Amino acid sequence: MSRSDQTRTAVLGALSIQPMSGYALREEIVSTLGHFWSESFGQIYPALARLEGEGLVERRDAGSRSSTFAITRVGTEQLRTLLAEPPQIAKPRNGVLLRLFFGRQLGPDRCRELVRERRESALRQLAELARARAEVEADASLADQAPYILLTVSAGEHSARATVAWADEATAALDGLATRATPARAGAGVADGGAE
Amino acid sequence: MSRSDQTRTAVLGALSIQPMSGYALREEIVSTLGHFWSESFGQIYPALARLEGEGLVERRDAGSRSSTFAITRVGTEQLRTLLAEPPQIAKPRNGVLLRLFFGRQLGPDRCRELVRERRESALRQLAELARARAEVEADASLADQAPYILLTVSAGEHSARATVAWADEATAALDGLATRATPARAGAGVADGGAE
DNA sequence: GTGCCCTTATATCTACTAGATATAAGGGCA
DNA sequence: TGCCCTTATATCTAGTAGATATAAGGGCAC
Repeated sequence: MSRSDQTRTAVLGALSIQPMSGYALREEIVSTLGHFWSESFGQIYPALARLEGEGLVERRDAGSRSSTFAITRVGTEQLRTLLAEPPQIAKPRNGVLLRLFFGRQLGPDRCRELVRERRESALRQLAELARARAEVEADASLADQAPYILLTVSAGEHSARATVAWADEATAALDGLATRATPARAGAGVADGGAE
Repeated sequence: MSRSDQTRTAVLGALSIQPMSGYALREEIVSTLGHFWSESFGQIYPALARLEGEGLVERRDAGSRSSTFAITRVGTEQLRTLLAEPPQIAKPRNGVLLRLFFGRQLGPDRCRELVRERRESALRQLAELARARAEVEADASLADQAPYILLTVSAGEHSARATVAWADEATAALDGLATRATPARAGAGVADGGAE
């Protein structure tokens, strides 16, 4: 799959859920696909224009300030074709790990903080995914889409839990590097982490 | 941290390991940082030129066809500053999950295949990380850098294991959706997955 | 009633990045 | 000797994030 097809796939996919405006499309991608996908307005509007020009989406209800875009039947077929192509694997650029790799220059305290922040972020993500899971499971209108959606939620949950587990292990490793922390202090830190 | 500082951080960081040519720098980033970072030549060469202009790296041994770049003392200080800035979190764009989200359009067979491929890829990554871990642990010259490097290896391992666990769960979920697969066939599929 | 502020809405611009492309030199091997 | 692969430099094009610009609608305090 060429990189240009990624945004097309996401936009057509989101519009296959329901017709919506460009702005609402962005909102939908953030709220529904946001744990594994993102698109900026910089992509969405030009993509909509191109897709409209190609007859894959059509503009309805063009009001004084807002248009609703709907996927066409040709668009639905094209979506299926795009989905069938092999996914393009994104290149990793993990800024936390970049800093940890050069951790000796940075120092153990800042490293510990980075790990803690990453852990907290993963816990927040877990809470969001739990909410998403509950919504999907409660929404009867999703019907036979729900199992597929839950696969993506589950991927996020596994990933977030792995991050928490790693963060705990990393914290312990960094503590082992620290110069002469008192055992009571180290214990208090772990307890705080667990409560969050 | 502005997005422009990311490549600078990675390039300065890699050069802090040892002086090297632009091409070797790319190779080093791929081989040493590759499980959590990537940089293209499109970034590396212009970044080196800018960093040289700013006195953060200097060109040595400019031969007929290759220069060696070394980080300067000012460059090392700047690296420390850059590392201390909060990391920029990359936006997710996971093509496999995008396809699984719209899995009803794609069909369970193709979904199963995507999950299997993702699992295999994770197992390959685990093998590479095991190699990396063994090298780091065997390399006495890394000294007090090794624990930090191992944090990044561990992060990759946790992530890859989570992916495998998720893939197994997803496969089972997709099997539960399949139309009347014979139990023996489903069992054979699982055994194949385990063997890899 | 008015003005401010926030949200919804459209659209594009600039900066960052991937990956293709172009060129060239060095070395190995048939 | 020529071909092919690797090392090496460098930039170009296409894709994307996020900032920027503009505008309309609605709520709310004064």
